[in-house]
Formats: sequence, C-alpha cells, structure tokens
Amino acid sequence: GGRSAPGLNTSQLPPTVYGPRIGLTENSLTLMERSRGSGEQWDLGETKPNMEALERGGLYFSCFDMLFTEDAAWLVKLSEASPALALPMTRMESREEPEQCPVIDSQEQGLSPELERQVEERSLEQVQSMVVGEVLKDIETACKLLNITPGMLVCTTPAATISHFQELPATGSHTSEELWSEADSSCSGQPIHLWQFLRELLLKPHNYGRCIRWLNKEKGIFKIEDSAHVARLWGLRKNRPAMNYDKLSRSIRQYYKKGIIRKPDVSQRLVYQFVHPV
DNA sequence: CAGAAGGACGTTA
DNA sequence: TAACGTCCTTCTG
Repeated sequence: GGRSAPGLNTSQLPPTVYGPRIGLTENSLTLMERSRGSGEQWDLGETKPNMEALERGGLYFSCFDMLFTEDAAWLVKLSEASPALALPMTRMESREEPEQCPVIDSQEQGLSPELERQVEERSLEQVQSMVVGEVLKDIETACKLLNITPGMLVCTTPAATISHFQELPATGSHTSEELWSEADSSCSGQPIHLWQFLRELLLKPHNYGRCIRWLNKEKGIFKIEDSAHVARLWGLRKNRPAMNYDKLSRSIRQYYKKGIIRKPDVSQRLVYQFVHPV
C-alpha cells in the first residue's frame, strides 16, 4: 500500500467544524418566508433565527463555520472589515486548530504581494463556491419544508433568491444566468452528480478557469489544471472534507462504463471528455 | 512520483 | 439501489 494520498481522519475534527450548519439554513428560510409575505411563523423550536446577526452579517455571518475551516486567512481579512465576525474569531482563538487549517499571516511569513494576491483570490473563489453551495442546499431544504417543488420555489421567489446572491462578495461575474444554471442542477431534488459539478465549474471560466477549463468545448474535452483545488471544491460541495483527487478521479472513472465521461482519443494526464457534450 | 485504471467494499440518500 | 467515498494494487510516463 501507501500509494493513496493521505486522507483526513474526520473523527479528529472538532464537532462544530463539519457539523450541521443550522445558521445559514435558518436565515435563508427566514428570508424566504419573509419574501413570501405570509404571516406564518416557522416553528424552529429553540433554534430561532438570530435576526440581529442576520441584519448585521447576513450570509457571511451564518457561514462562518465553513469560512473558519477553509480559509482562516480570508476570515481574518474579512473580520477586520466586519465587526460582525468578531465572534468566530473569538472561537478561533479559544481552541486548538486542526492541523489542516493553518492561519496564514502573509506578513510574518514574508509572502510576496503577488503570492498574497493569489492566496486571496483563491480564497475568495473557494468562499464563493462554498456559499453558493450552501445556499443551494438551503433551497433544497426549503423545498422539502415548504412541501413544494424546487421549480415552484424558483418561480415564486426569484427576487428573494437573487437578492441573496447580490449580498455575496462581488467578483464581477456572479451573474443571474449562472445562478439559474446552478439552481437547475441543484434543485432537481437529487444530490448533484460529479459530472454536473464539473460542468458547473467549466461554465464559469472566470471563476474556475485556473483549476479546470475546456480544451475543446465542442467536443467536451476539458482539463483539470489544479487537481487538488477541484477535489477540494467537490469535497466542499458534498461535505466530504477528506476528498482528494485520487477519490474524485475514481468517481470519474466510474463514468467510463456509464458512458458519461471518457478519456479523449489521445489520452493526456488530467484530461477527460464528456461523451455527450452540450 | 503523480496520475491512470479498476477491484473490492463501505456509506449515504 | 445508485452514486459515490474509501482504500487498495498494479501499471505508466
């Protein structure tokens, strides 16, 4: 043995890190409920939405568990500009850090401005993906709780949904078109498939072009430029913190016999081809 | 050494 | 049960 990439033993993680992220769900549900304009109140028992936190921090605040685990450096920068994030910072300082979540201090470690910029860009990219993933999961949850189909939700509350996304960090490319494309795949009532996820990334070259891109879009040939990054994004979407490229690629290979993805005629490392390109 | 291929078995919705 | 997720061996460039 010994060929596999080192995995992460999730049993060693603090329970709050990858546990249920109720905050975002509560807030999203509350906003959606408000947007419907009904007088009904959610019966959330002891876990009532923290409206004050919602007003102050909105989605950022309620996502802090994810931010905390993934990009502490980004969180540090964000918290400096947003006092609403003081609580997560307190938590961060008050307990031991998992080994895989280092707090990067670019000044102390003498990172170049360029490297620092890259780290920041990548962090924003990942955070954006995380937040979008979480919100879309909330939509699925909301569909179940409201006992309506995802299509009904999208049709009845587009303004509320869009307004959510407008609160996200602006990157200049988070367009409503992309939102709908994600909603399509995420609101199908089924968990997202890996091939769908890869397509999502490929549809957003501005955001993910550095980690996955088309080599020949017409033929459906794409290349994974940063295997670790793509695996990490997939792990975030599926809430599998131990995901790596070894496992992701195994799932891709399962598509061979299903006729969904194959290797191109001229096989290259990290290059795959959709059997049925869009 | 990273990646490719695929077997075997466990997990989850 | 499908679709992975995990771990593994063997092979390749």
